[in-house]
Amino acid sequence: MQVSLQALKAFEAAARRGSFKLAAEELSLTPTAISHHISNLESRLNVNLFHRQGRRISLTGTGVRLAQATSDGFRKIDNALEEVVKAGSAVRVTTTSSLAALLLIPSQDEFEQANPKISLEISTGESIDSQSYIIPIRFGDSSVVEDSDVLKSESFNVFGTHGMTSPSWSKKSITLFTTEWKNKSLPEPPLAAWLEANGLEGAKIKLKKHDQELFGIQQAMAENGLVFCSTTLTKRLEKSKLLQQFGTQPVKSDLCYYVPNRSSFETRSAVRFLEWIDAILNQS
Amino acid sequence: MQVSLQALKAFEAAARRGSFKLAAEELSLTPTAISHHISNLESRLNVNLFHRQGRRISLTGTGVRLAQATSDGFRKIDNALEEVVKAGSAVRVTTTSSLAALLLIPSQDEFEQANPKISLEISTGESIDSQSYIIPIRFGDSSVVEDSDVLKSESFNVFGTHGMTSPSWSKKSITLFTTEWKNKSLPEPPLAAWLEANGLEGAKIKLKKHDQELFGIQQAMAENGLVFCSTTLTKRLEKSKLLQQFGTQPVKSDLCYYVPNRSSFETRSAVRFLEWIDAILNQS
DNA sequence: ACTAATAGATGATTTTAACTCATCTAAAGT
DNA sequence: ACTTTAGATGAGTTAAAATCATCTATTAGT
Repeated sequence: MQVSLQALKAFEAAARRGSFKLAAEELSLTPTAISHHISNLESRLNVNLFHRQGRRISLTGTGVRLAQATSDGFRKIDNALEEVVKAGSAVRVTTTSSLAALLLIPSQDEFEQANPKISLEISTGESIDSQSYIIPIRFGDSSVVEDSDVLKSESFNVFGTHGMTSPSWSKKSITLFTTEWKNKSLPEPPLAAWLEANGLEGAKIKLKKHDQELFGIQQAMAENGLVFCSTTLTKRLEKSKLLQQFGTQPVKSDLCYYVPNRSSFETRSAVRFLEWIDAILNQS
Repeated sequence: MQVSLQALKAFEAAARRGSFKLAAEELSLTPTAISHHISNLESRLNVNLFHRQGRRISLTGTGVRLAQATSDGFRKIDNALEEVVKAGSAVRVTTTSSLAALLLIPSQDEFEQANPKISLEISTGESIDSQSYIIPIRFGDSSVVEDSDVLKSESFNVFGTHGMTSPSWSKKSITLFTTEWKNKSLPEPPLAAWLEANGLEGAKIKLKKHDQELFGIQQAMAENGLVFCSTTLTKRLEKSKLLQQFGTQPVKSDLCYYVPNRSSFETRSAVRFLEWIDAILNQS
């Protein structure tokens, strides 16, 4: 190689800052190092890059041209590096409010403890800019999702606050929170199938619907009520004895959590995260 | 600094060539060095840049993005460097046919001997592309040229081939080659002043005009004739005993050789060349 | 005008990072 | 199965890069 890249980097900084001293500070070096680099560069290229007016320096015409190109070139490289560093040091996940609030956010700290080099960023709602390195965990119809993309197929059951007495389905009318998706193309929660599986076809049930499972779960907890929802969302709340179920059979649904194009997320941190969330969702 | 530029350079080559071995050849390194660089890069950035399929490698998504940016960035820098190297290793000069043929080209070898790192390129006529690093040596009117740009003010005299007998101005009609510039805005050769200075106002002279001094000089040499021309162009020919003058007084003209914007040519090689040509033109 | 302070240049020395060598592994061709 | 090839790994070597000490020229302050 003709000239060293570090010398060019030193030159670029000195040209941009107009001073060896400032360049040295920027690069965490001594001014001497900058001086050596630049005189080395000048003698190798056989051109003067700076005019020396005693303790003041200014770029020569050639220096200006070279500075222009090196600045552009290094900037391009630095920007790309920054992106890569981001991709390597953080996982960005976007998902439904329900999964975020009830599972992802409560587990966030645990993930970061286990993976100190990776920071986990969770967002919900419309992802601002669908950058390639944001992992979307979507909630959708199993039948239209690639098998390999599925994280967890959803089962549904009825839950109530911990410690409440088992509901008497046959005696009186019971209020049950459930969900009606805003997106009508999604399969509905399998309430009919659940009633059948638990021999409760005749129960008097008053349904109260929200458009997100999270709201039903929260309201059930607030009002000591009952909620028909996915077992994934309640797992943590059950464990921490905030919710319980009453010996009823869960039923499978056609709904699932999935990551579109899962295999395209191949950074180390993304792979670690996907393995981790997979384990969390599918632990017994 | 987060990552080393040499590692990035190694990565860029490996990504572009698709092989550590080929990258190593390109950079005159061993494949081991490339391997070290890339694994260093990967662990610093905490991402995988290549998929390893045994002895075959292929870029990851992140690798592709980084390779794109580093390639662009380094290419930009390399191109600029190449320009600078050119500017440092060669001087390009463009000038009149006469000065080129009678002085510059004959002295070219001498310059390159004295400055082994610099190659001298001489061209005449319309410069193809007026790139900033081509030095034009122009022939023009002293009165409209910046003093600091002037290389040599021209004096004129009459010359003939070496060994010919001194012309007898008074006795018979004498043929004299002289020049009529194509560019009418240039001052004419100071023939009248010369005749007066040498007390030859009455001489019978038949003028033959060319539009370049070179042609008159060459024809005078070919035909054992006389030429009225600038002393700069004949200096070499006098020295090598091809031309001589006959004790007449040279006269100053308003013509000069000059380099427009002389101080803007500041590369070492340009400065060396200008010092050298200045010395040649103004040596006693 | 005369210090004092500042920016950079220069040369010798030290430190660090880059490179190679020797060895090993896995895949692909024969 | 054997050979060849590409790359990985770890230890050792080398060369480049950084620093330190010293020096010079310029600018700022009194």
